Amino acid sequence: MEKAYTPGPIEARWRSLWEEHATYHSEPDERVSYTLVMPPPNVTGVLHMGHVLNNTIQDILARFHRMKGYNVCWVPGTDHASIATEAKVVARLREEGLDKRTLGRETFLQKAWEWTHKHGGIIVQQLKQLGVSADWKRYRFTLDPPLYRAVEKVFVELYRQGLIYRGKRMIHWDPVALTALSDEEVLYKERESLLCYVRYPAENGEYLTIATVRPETILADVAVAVHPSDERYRSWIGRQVRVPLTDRWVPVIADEAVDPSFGTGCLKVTPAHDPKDYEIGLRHGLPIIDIFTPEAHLNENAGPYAGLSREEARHRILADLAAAGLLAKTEPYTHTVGHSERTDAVVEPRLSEQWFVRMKPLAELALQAVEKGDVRLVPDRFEGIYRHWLENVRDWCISRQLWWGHRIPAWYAPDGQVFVALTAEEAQTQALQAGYDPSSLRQDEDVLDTWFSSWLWPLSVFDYFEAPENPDFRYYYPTQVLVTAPEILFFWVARMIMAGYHFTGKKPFSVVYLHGIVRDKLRRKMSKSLGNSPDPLDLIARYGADAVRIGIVLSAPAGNDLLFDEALCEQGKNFCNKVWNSFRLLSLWEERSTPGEPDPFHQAAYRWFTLRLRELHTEVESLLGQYRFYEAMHTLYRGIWEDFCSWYLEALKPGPSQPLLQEVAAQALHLLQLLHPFAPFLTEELWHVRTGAPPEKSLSFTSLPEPTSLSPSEKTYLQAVRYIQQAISRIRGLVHSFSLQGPLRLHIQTERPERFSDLQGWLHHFLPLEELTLSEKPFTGPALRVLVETDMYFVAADLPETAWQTLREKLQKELAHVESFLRQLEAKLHNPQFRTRAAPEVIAREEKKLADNQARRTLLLEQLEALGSL
RNA sequence: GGGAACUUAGCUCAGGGGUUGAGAGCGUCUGCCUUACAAGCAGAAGGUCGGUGGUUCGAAUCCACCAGUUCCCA
Repeated sequence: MEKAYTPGPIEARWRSLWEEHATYHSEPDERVSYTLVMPPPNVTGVLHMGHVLNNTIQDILARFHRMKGYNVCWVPGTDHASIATEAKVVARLREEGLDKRTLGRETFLQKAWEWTHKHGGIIVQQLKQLGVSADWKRYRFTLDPPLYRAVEKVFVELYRQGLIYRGKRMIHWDPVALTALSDEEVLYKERESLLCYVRYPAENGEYLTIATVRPETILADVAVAVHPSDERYRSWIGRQVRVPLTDRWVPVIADEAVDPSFGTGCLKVTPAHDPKDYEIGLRHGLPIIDIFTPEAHLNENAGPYAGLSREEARHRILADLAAAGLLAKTEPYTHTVGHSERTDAVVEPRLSEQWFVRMKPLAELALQAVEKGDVRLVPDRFEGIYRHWLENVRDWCISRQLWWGHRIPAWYAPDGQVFVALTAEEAQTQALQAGYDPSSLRQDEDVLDTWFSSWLWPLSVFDYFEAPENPDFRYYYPTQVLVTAPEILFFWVARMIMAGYHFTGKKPFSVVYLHGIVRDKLRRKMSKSLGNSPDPLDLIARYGADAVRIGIVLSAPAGNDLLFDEALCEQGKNFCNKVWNSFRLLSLWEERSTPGEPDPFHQAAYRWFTLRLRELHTEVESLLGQYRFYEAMHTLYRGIWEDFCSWYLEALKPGPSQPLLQEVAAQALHLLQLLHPFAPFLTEELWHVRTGAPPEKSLSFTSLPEPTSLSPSEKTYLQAVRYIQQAISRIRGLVHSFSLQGPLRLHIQTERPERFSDLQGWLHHFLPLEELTLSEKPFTGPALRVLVETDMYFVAADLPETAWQTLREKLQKELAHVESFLRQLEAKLHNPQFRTRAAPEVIAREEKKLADNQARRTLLLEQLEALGSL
């Protein structure tokens, strides 16, 4: 074995072996299934730290459950990411001087597929670098024919059930991508803006002043509204005012929706460009004047301002208002403005004909699933957020004015009559029956929201819509755990739950584990523009995939956002090297060992580590069961580094030409199993090196038995060894700080000397002792001392007076601390209220503390007395 | 504007829903190339558990308010 662990070649070898043998492919069998569906990354995306976190967690679950005997199936895939991919392709074409519209749909889609084939699959290769044990034979893409058909079938079915409808509504419009967006695709950001107070003239030289942040929409005003109970404006209701910069006179109306405390209490009503105003317009039968083009430039309704952008128009109009004496004042104003999630353009509320999913009936199912506990959110604080969203859910706008995606299976007759069907032929038949000329039908040009395919993911990857009773679906569905980020709880998770219950009557998964967002160590979100996002492949190349996995897990305490620091990869790498070297040590021992009976102390150490290993195993399984990945990794880290390496392997030294304790090898393999979910490459390699198992037999499929919990006496024994180890550490500390020379004379003052018969070996092994005595009496003579629990360890020492003086002061301080603590305990125990009200076991514990500390005080006093005589 | 959290060592965080004397990793400092590992070994220092009140025999832990930070939704 190499002196240092070199992850590069070893990981490469296992990657190709796992691939070659399709190691992680699953087929239904008699075992219980454990299914995960991978949140599909964008097909043309590249791996970022969020993917690393997300997939590492899933891989830990997958590998752990394989060892627990489940038939684990982890389905990977990619998403066509309609708007994101189309935007990239459009930008790419623009560089070539080409325009989407002039190319036409067919050619554009051809270009988009070329792009997808060129860049698609990069992320899949990157995931393999990370060591994810997905079932690559089951890889799916959301535009694969079966998944495409699933989307069409679902659309038609929901339409027939009345859950999908077409309607003219106020939607969020992305003026860059030129498409409608769902509510969830809009991000609100704070912006510094101007609140403009504009005068609307009335007759007699009077005017109403209105505060607005969007003066450019004045041209689309059709009314001014005030609150019906607002005394200031009561007399205005029913009068007319002139829209500034125009000749239009509009009514002053009263509506409850007006907030009298905002601005002047008067609201300009612009039904075409504000959702609230649209509602007011409907209530009052107001006309609608749309002044924007799809690109959010002003159109012919804006008269002289036509052709200007929103921003240009705003400046011009403000200037013109000021010139006309109609601008009372402006003041700085901070408010939130909706931006497109994908293009970052400021979205424009727009009245438009779109397809919607009726959410209320579906939301009801999804709400119940979580309330009843059929689907559990981890951490559970997300349940409140989830409930709030579902209770206030609005209909889902699913049509997008894009070409890359699932084309809406709806056909229109020239008069606008719609026929929804799976195929053009079916639509034509329907049209014929309805008395239309079938040849006049035209298919809807739009595609569906990406999430309209994603919400079917746990169903469609198992071909549920192709064949609902197929064996894969029956075996693998429902899945167990969905691992994802809270930011897509509404986009995706809630909708998958809806789809699962609506179409199959069953939940799509039992647990949703929501992990945080990866930030840098300064708590900033990772982004390309900040340049603070490390390239995972670069990290893997420099530290190894296992180290990166350990690094990301170690930066992720449950639930919260995690601060990623590359130093953690370094820590992971060092840990891998430590493990590697511990196995290397075993090999060296085996080479040099001679046959025979192992040392009795080795036997004692073995008994100890057997218990410690059982305890460690129990802890790790319990933590994984609670989805506490950081704690599980951390526990293993310390268990392996400190207990296994620093205490156990050191206890078994010196190895050369001594009989070797054979059982240590089996214990080391047990540790490999526990570590395997976190560091698959390293552990796979070491497992095969030690066991000689053939390459196609992955450690992943070895059986990890149920850990057995420790009996009280076993726990006591572990604790006793911990005390001995603590004593050893502290004596080493004395040796270090007082520069003690040569072999030590150690005396232990204890009330239970018999307890040490099995433990003395530790002291002899780890300390250079020339003499060890045990007694209930203190050591007489100059000595340094260490107090552990209630045993005093004396280390004989010949030191200058200054050193003793330092020691006296330390002892005095400790004595003062013990005495103050004793006073607290005594006060508590003498308090009749405490004695009557506290639980008996609490009283007993406090009494034990009292006794322990009284003993400590005695020991300290004796020691001080001895020092005083020096 | 509505909602959810968070505040414990220099940094990142455990813990606790009433009772074990303040924990971990990293970082820092000290001494060591001890023949598995310097990607290492052995030690050490470091905190009135955000503030104020309340409930209680007892509060870092429960409650209220305050201050600060973050996130989600409109």
